[in-house]
Amino acid sequence: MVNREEFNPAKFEKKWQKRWEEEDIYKTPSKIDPKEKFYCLDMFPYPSGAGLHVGHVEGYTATDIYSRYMRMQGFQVLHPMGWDAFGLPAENYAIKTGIHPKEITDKAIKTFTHQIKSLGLSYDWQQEISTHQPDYYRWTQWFFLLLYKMGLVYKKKAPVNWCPSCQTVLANEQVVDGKCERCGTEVVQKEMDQWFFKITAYADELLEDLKKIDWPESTKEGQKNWIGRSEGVVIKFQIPNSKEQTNNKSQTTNHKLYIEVFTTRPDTLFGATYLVLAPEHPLVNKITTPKYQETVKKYQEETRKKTALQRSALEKEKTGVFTGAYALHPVNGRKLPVWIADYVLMTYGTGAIMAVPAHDERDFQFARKYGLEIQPVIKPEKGEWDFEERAFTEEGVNINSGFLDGLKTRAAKERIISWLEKRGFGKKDVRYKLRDWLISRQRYWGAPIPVIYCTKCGTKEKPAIIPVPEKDLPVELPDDVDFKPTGESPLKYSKKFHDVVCPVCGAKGKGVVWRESDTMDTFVDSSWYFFRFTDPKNEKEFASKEAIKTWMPVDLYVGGAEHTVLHLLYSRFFTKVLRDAGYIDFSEPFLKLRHQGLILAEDGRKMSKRWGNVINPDDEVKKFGADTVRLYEMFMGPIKDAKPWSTAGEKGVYRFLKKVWRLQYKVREEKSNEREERQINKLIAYVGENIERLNMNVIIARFMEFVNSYTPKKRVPLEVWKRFLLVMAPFAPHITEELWARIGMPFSIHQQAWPEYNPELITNKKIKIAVAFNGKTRGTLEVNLGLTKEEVIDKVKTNPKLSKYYLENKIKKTIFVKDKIINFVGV
RNA sequence: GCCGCGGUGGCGGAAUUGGCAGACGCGCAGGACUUAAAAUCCUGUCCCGCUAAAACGGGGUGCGGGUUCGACUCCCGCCCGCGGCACCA
Repeated sequence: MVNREEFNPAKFEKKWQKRWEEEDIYKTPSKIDPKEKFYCLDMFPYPSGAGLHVGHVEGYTATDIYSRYMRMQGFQVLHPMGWDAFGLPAENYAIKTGIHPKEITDKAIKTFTHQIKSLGLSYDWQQEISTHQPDYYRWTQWFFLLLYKMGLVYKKKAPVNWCPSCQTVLANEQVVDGKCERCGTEVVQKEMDQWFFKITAYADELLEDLKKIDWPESTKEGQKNWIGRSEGVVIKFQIPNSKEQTNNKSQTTNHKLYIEVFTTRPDTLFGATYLVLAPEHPLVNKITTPKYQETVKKYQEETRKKTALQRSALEKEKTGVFTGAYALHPVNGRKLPVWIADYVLMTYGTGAIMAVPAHDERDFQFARKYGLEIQPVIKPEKGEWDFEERAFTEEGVNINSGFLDGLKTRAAKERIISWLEKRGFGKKDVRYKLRDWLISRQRYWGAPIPVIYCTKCGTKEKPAIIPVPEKDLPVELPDDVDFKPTGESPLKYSKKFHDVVCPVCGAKGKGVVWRESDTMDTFVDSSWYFFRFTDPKNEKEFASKEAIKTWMPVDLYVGGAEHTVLHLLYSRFFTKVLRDAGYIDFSEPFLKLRHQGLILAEDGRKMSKRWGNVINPDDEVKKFGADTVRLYEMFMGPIKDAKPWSTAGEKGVYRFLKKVWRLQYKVREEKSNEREERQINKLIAYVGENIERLNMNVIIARFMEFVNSYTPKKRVPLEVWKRFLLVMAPFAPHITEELWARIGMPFSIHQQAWPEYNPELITNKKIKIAVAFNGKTRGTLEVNLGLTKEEVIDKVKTNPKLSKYYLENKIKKTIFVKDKIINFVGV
């Protein structure tokens, strides 16, 4: 052979990337049959200043391989990329440096784009979107208006999570361990006027539909827990001799006052020895007796001051005070003392509980501390229980429970529920942990909430809330702002921004008409972006009905597991809203979801600037080329697992590509023999099957075996070589394109059909079957496929190695699994 | 505490879902080429015993039991690691 070249990816990777772009070979097909479509989506990244990291590369490579494979299979593929561009980091950086967030973000996007292109990923850049562009966020604002129209938006004064450092409120989902997800500052509770999306209206469906989708179990579980559905009963406890003071002082009504509690264990009702209200509960002030006014007030004060963290379970001691009031047990009429305690949360259930210290650990602790009665009413079905020691929280059999005595938990529940319902003391109910989604943020770098306040349409004290008319969208972010956080949105001080006319009455002027200055949580932006990708340039709609019908839902969605509850839940919510609004006729956006695991540093720790152990994909591409980086990240292990980087392992993959490169010089135009045909046919079948399962690591192992089988001396038949290049093309697009061109095949390998395989050729003609005696494998036999038991026994008898184990008269039983194993069982 | 996932050589990981455990890669050891190194190639590499080397025998998938002709795989009870939720009544 003449002029053997060394493998040097730098020599051809850029060249092909350029050609692919010029010839636009990954262009999204426009007119297609929805049955043959495939929408393959990555979670679009936040374009951070740090640039792309190896974790991104892992997910993107996997979807790239999948997309390329589906294209070769004849599917019409949508595989887009875009930017989740709004968010705090850019704004925080702006505060520090004075550089406008837009400038920072656009620069980061440029870097990301360049990096992604250098990896040879097959995105169609015509479909690119970015959430910070007015032509994107006008539709984010449109969604706000849509939800508003549907009655799914409201504004309310509410205790919110406030981050003193970021100077903004946070969604519950953004509070981690009582701290701000972003900066780690302890979050405090604050009463503020805020905007909410009514996601709780969909709680049941969000839970129910999890059954329909192919998602990792852990992620579904995460959503289930977050939604936190529990079935129980609301029970009324009457406050005797209570008189409710109404606002109207002259009138004193004398109707009965009740405390409503929610419980999932109504069967323990006879064990309720006291009631507890959340300190913020509206009834507290009404029922507290004069004698206890002061201590109750003081306790309420203290609670208000506590941070979320202090109030959480991490706080060891339970605290509370007595209100002086009593409530009547609905069945036996006993007077139960009513306490307040901050272990009861206003935000769950009814904000009040019946305490059953014998059967609830929290109540038990509290009762112990304050000397309240502990009355066991359930005993275990088997064995004893020391009720002095701790609460018995499992199901069992009722005792000390009047007409429930002797009943098992489930029966007791039914019995007491019908008893209570009949008498109007109780009602079955379902409660959720899920709360409405707080979407307003007092920050600049987000989509402005499209609302105008008008004092003429309303009053000075209560200005009317007027949604911005659709035709006036987008409400653009003004530039005349100061980024310093003040606790209010920087937009508040923009003159340009508030220069607005009331769309209803035409009034204007400072203090008369002004815009809402809060922006939306960036999770709003990302809750619908996958719709926009189907029709990114549409100026009339967020996406046309046809485009959505063509591409949605997403067939494969890949991204990090950290979005288990936030982004994934919100996106599902938006999809259901769109369905109810009549825009779409499906209710789940992502049919199949897979997560990529964390890529750890070489030292097994998380990659971090702090440790100086960060692997930058750019450097790796420079050293080894894009194909090596792609292939190595796929070879490391299962996509979903966390796994450490290994530069040595990466070199191994590079070595493999070198071998592939050298193999070109062994290619001959000769006919392949049967063995070679079987090998390549098997490979084709194996690769396709495992791409679909995202088992990229084992595929690469097979590629290696294939190459090794040819390396020392053997020549490669041209027809085998072609098919090998084709099946490897999705994994290593550059080298395969180069080698494809070198055998004179037309551009581009990535526009070829996936090679077919002959099902008859994907098994070996000869097969090894294991021969075992008493379950112990003693050897193998190479036999033709499909041999019968008798034939195999004959072979064993005559086999020099195996015959010595075969003592005919001792064999009791012979187990034979065709083409797999034969097992002789003796004494 | 609850829920989910996992535990296989020195390391990353394979095992057609109950049928030869350790594919492939890394690392390591020995050898070839070289003045030398790098690169490349070849051979070996789960542990123990017997071996000059094999052949051969025994053990082995976190631990202890069980089901089965046969268990990394299924069942029961533990231990450990990772992730999520966490006073949610």
